[in-house]
Amino acid sequence: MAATINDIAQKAGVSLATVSRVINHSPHVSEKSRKKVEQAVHELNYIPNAYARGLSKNQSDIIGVIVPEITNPFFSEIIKGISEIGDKNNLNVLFFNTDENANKEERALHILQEYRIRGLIITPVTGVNSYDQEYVRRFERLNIPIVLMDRSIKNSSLDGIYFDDRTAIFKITSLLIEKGHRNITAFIGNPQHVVSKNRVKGYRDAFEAHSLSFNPQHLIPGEFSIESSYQITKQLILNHQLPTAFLGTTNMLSMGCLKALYEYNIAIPNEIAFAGYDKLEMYDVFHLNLTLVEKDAQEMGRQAAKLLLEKLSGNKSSNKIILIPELYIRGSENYPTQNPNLRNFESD
Amino acid sequence: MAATINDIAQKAGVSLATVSRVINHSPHVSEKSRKKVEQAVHELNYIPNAYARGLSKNQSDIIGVIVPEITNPFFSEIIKGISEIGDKNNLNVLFFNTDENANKEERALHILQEYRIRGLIITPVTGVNSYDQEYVRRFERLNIPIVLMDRSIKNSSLDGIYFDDRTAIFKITSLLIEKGHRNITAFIGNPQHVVSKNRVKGYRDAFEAHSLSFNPQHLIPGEFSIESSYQITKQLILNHQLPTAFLGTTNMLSMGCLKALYEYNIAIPNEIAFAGYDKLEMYDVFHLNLTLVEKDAQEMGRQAAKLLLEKLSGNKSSNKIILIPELYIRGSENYPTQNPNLRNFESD
DNA sequence: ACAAAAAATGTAAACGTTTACAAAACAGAA
DNA sequence: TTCTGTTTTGTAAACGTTTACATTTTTTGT
Repeated sequence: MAATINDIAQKAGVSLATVSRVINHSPHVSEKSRKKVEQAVHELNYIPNAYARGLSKNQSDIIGVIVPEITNPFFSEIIKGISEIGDKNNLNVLFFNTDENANKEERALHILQEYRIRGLIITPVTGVNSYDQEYVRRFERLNIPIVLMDRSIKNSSLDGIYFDDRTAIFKITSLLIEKGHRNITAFIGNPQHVVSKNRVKGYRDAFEAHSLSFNPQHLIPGEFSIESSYQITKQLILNHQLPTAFLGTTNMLSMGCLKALYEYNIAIPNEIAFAGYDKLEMYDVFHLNLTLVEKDAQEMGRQAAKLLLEKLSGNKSSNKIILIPELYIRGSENYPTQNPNLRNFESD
Repeated sequence: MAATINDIAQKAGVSLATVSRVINHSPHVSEKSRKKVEQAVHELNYIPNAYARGLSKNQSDIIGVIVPEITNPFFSEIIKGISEIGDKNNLNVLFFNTDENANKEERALHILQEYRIRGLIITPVTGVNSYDQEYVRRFERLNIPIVLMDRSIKNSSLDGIYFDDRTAIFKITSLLIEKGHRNITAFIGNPQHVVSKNRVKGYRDAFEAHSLSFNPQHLIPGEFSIESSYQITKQLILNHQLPTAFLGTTNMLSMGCLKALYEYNIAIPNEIAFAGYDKLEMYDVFHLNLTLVEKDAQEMGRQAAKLLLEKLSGNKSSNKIILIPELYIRGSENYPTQNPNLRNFESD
């Protein structure tokens, strides 16, 4: 159906090779031939076949992008950043959403290998037991560069780009401590999960740096979901066990906590302090003036793609880029003037 | 470098064809051969080459997905839905973000044609002048099904999936009218844009259905952005020209309006009524109890993918799926008890 | 044990490019 | 005109699969 290079050659009265040269902008082709070929290409609506080209050149122009949850704004921003740089460099994105499911991830990786991808950008489904991600070695053996995003993999010396989660949480916890808070209840999701580790470290380090002992009970485990931190916060409210400050270490965890606080009309910072890691558009819309450590996800995407490009152009050295999220102090960290624990909440 | 089907054949002591049969789960191959081949595949880490396969079968397993703005939650939800169905049906997603830029769209389409995609799911950059989208005919000629999402194209009989925007706005405008509102100021973005047309129609129809004349001045044009409706709302506040009800016809426009209202602490619905089209997670988090017509974007993605699958399996009839968004009445539509226009706002 | 039928296997061409190499055309110098 | 060097063009093999067809092997029935 679709026209091939042969049809063009025939129509233009030249050989296959000449057509190929014109298409690939080879300098060594006469003006006359070029014109004839371009004319034929136009008339027959010729568009080269990526499969034939890929096979012939033994090279793909696809990069794989795998994220756990595209509906999380953090990741959709990242995708946008990657997409932007990919576009500019003629690399196309084959996209997969894993839903935090290791099987889906494995399937995605398999497909990407079929496509002999140039490189991979991935936020792995690093679960609890960080089980041996053997695909890493598989790709290494095939000389396909991998750029890890936001989650590292156990004892791997892979290229990757991360936010300095420890420092982020250290900064914000320190601020809270300095503002007088001692019970800083932090939602940390699954403490065995890579996402959690550095954050917990930052929290502990902050207490240590201020010569304070820290109470492990103030680190609240749970799932990395709105629902999880929502329910926990709700329980704390109903049990009159509110701290002076809440700390949300991911945007999902922050949202759940805020949801409960708003449900019971507990004012920030009048009745309770709140600080969080990562920003959301909605904070701005509602003028919440939350004190946050903010990360620029789109920039992370761009830099991840650029790092991959560097690997593709031969840079062998292993790179880890650490982005430092910035602390924005907006007032929500102030010590509360009232104690909501004294209020009478209806139990459901 | 990577093992080929030849290597497997040699190692297993069978022919190419047999290896191919095993890989493709053809029934006509002996248990003995199957075992040998599987063993060899495993030992050599063989993974078939998608380019060779695609060329040989003259068929791709890629679908193109083009959206204007992935960071808009509406679209990231859609992508998730498409991805889910694609995964289940062994179709892979080559993804493009156009940034509402027609050139980027054109480039994306070209690349997708190179990949001889099975089908296309697209929310086109239908700009103001809805200039002739010739790629539609190009794809039709090539027999590649297109599924349009959320934005139709002028006089095309393409398959597509849409929300019934007219009915959505009709419903919600009617509700506001019935609640006593007469000045319902609606943000409509660019009135020349496809996105706007049906919404405006719904608004007018609602007034007409209630035998009321409608005031075109209450339809506020602007860009489809937070900033646009934010600035406009702010001006109305400062000029003491607030209506009794605001209507946000897209989530961006709603956010901008809400942002201004929150900035000046104008309470909903005590001081002003608000209703919107499309929901956001944040509304729930903050218990805004907004009266909304809600669309399920993820479902739209799933159905778009399913529609495409149907076309791929030969259904020739042209399908337009219209999803009816549901109205949720939560109180924000009530007639205000105070008039914020009487308050004294500081001018900036 | 043999023929016939069924099942398994193998051979080779095809898919649409790129590219190494060979050949031809052209230009300039003698 | 002829030679040389340069530029342009063409030929054919290669990339790794699938698949139609031919061939071989196995099974079944007598």
